[in-house]
Amino acid sequence: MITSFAGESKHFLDEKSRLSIPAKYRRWLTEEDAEYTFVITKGADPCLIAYPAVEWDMFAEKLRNLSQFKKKNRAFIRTWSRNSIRLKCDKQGRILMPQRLLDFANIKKEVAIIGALNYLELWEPEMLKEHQESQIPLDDDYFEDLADIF
Amino acid sequence: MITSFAGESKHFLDEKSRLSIPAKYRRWLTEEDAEYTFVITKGADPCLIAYPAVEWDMFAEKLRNLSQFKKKNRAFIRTWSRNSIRLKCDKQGRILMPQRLLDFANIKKEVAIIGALNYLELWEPEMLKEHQESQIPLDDDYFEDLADIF
DNA sequence: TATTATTGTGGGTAGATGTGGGGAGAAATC
DNA sequence: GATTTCTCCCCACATCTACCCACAATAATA
Repeated sequence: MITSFAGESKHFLDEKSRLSIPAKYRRWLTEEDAEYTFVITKGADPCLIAYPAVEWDMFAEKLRNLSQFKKKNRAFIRTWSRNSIRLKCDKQGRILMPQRLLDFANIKKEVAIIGALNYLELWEPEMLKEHQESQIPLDDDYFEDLADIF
Repeated sequence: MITSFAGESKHFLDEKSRLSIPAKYRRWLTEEDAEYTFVITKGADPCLIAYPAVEWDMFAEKLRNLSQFKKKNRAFIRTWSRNSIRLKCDKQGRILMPQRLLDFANIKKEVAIIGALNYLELWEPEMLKEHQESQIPLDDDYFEDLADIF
């Protein structure tokens, strides 16, 4: 049973590009994920996504069954996988962030960590603000559709 | 349990055409694949594919079931086999790349290594870029089909 | 408020990793 | 058999990673 991530907090990269993962999020990994491991990937929005490795592995396991004889499958796996990196927290609960990913999300020093159910979002605070402002507001139609599910 | 390959990193062939396989990928072989052995083959896309020897053997096992009486099967098996080479990493974790394969993927010096679940893709970076750009984007239909699986 | 425990931050350093190149022995060629 | 080419071991060394310890900041407890 995975407890859902929730909340938002602000953190800073140190001189060595290490990001400290809040203890409350780390704690949720211990049971299933022996080694405090996340898989970090580029988000569909201009942010980074951190999945508990277990979550990511479950999805990867399914993708593995896609036939490699289909071009589209290969393309999808390639795109999805090349942006994902498996990263382990050090003994102090920090993750060494690759520059390539930081650049994608435009993260310099400040990072907003958002718990979003079964993954974490990592935002450069200014980007997050802009993104939220430029967002088309959720309209009634959206919630009508939601109502079909709930 | 095989951990999935993921991520992308840039490497260079040295003067002796040796390619250093990132330690994180090598490590995933140790358990099952005693000797850091990969089978490298020409990809369906213009890149090289490196399978852990174990994975390749499993695939070969499936091919064995194809009927020899069909001309196309024989052709396929022949092509597949002759393009595959079993290669072991040296003590420093490098693989000596045959020129024939390098030429196929147009690799000169720079190599992008992409972890794609149960195999590695080796790309000449410029080829990769072109290939990704010329790719027909994955459309809604594709994801509709995927949704049937997941 | 004082005390203790937990968490976050900084930085030194040993060991792991990546890269280059010499050279012994194997394999191929003459 | 002699010569050349190739393969792969070894060593060297620069760089990177992740450990460790120290201590500040915060939260939890008495």
